[in-house]
Amino acid sequence: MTRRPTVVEVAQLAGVSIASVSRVLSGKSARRDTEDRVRAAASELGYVPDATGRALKMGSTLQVALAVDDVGNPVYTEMMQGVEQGLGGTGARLVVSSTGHDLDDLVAYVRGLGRGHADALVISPLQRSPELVDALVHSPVPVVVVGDVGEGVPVDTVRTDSRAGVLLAHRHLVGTGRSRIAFVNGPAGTSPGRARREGYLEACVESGLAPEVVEADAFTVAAGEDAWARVAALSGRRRPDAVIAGNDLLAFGVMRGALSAGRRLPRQLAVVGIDDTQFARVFSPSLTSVSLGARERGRLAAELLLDRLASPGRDARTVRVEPRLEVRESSAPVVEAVRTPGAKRSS
Amino acid sequence: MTRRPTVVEVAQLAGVSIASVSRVLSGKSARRDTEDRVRAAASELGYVPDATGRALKMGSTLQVALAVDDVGNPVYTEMMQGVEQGLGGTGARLVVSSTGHDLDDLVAYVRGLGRGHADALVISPLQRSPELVDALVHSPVPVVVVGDVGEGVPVDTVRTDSRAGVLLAHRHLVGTGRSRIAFVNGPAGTSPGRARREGYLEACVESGLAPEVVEADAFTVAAGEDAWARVAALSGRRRPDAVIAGNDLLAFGVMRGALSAGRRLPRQLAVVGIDDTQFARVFSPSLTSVSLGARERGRLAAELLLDRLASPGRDARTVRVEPRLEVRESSAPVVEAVRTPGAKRSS
DNA sequence: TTGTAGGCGTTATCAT
DNA sequence: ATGATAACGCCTACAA
Repeated sequence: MTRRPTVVEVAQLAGVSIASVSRVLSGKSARRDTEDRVRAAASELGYVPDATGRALKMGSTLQVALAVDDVGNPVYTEMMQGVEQGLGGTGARLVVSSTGHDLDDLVAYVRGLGRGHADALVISPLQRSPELVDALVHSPVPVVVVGDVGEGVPVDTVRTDSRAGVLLAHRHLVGTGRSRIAFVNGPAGTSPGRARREGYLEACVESGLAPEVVEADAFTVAAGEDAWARVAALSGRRRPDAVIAGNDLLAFGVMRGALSAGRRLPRQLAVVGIDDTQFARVFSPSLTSVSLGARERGRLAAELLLDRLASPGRDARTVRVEPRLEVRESSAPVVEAVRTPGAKRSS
Repeated sequence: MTRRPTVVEVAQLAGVSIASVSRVLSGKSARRDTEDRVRAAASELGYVPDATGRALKMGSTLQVALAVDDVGNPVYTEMMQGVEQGLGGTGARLVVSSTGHDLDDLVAYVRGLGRGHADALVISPLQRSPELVDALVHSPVPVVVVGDVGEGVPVDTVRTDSRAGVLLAHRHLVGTGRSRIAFVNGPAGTSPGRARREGYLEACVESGLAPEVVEADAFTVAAGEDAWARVAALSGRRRPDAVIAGNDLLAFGVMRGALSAGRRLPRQLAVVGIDDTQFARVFSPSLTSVSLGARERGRLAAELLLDRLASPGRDARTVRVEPRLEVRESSAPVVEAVRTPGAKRSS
């Protein structure tokens, strides 16, 4: 809680001008003698250049803003770690906003970014509106969108294909003997919600299975648990023997609900999540999940950003991360029970 | 990516002086006419005051730095949410640093905070050194420590009593019939590691049970899984029938390891975690855990901070959050199966 | 090599 | 009520 010294005081103590102080401290050449005295004075006073003054002069804050929907979702902390990693040694600080679900707030946030507290923005919006897209395109600072901002919008983007991700999951389940595969989607009003729904419906057509979609009202564990109740209530002769969930949190909720209801996992019910968050492998049974490379997308976003800052004029670019299915215990193949000799038996 | 307008341009367009612009926009009284023209000009140009310019003038950045060990640990994202909540409507932004384990880096970070990119610092260090304490005490900005910074150090602090937390856990396990309770601690070189170890040893004295400590080399799931192997290798006639873990991540690792090894949870092994992170209730079996009120501690830290900013001169203050045991499935009581009337048998 | 001086965008003081 | 101007702390032409 001590007041901080400025260049002026360092200069006085060293007996030189403030220009010399600044020069020495930013590594420009100076006479040996001056350099020594400046360094001595600076370290005696504990001088550290003020970030604000420098930012004002240089027009850059050394800060990157990161806006995600919900920091409580591990997929976003993983993305955040990716961004940090991608920013690497640039010394940039990360200003994190958990923007929540309100689209207007998000737009206001992006506009307010004009306030210049960050040199750039990495944003991963769950929803988009024309206003948001407009705000992103006209942002005063470079923007990288992780997610879906629409085709042809001139903004750097890191995309993945969660539609294809759901296809992977569905094929895997069909291939391992599941025949009634329900889909617990997140809110259909979100971009991932729409894309994943599409993938599911496409997979149903491909496989000839009847689509059964339950829509959760958020991408959370609680919403997943709630959705499970509706899956369990689906009518029909046979119960659903598999669930694809819109993300890992929903999948955890479904598993929790199913286990509480006495279902055997994975024997009676297979579950597949999306995002492959760090807890997927830890859960019991461990959760088969479609990795969308959150950490890698974060890293790529940071790289795109650094590249953009280096060449502001270049055209917008889109990089893609392919979904990858991580098979674990929660989707173990159906084993056929033996009745007659020659067949296999379930344990 | 458009350049941002400044007060000067707004003033020109409105036909007034920059002083009037600033006045109107900060809500001071002005002639109706001037006010209208300024507002019109500002909104036409899409003017938003520059955060850096304002920060330089006002000497405050409207930013709060948050330094935690590992954002990948849900306990810290919960703390972060608490800080956000406690900051409430102040409009302060959160600059997050995942400082990692290196103590020197942490000290450098606190010193570097002198660079003035934040008005205050909330820090939750895993370890402390004299250098760190010194840096915190002499920090140029107000500091709130969430955790243990030592007695009598003049820094605002939010504490909890994880020693007592472990006692709660141990008594609970003893009370529900467990008789060989091992402790999987995090690194003993950390403050929580030391405090929790102490609590465990104290509980062993209290209960008369022999202490058995396995030290994991980090507070992570992987380290917990690894530690499980060492618990399983403990010699003795009976196996350990309970494990207290240094935090939830370690507990998850232990559960994972134990389940993979074929142990029945909670029948053959009870597990209790610490932190009560959001996934504790989701895991299967759900994890009994000692809540240390991470979110509340974050909120309290923010409040302490706001209070300190309001009255910089006041004495350092310490607020406490009491640990609370959340009993769940992973520590279900030992059930005694009946063989012969009156006799007991463990199942 | 060094010092002087101007300006980044803002707010606030002090005249008017 | 309003306008001119100084100042916040820094960097960097430009001049010496």
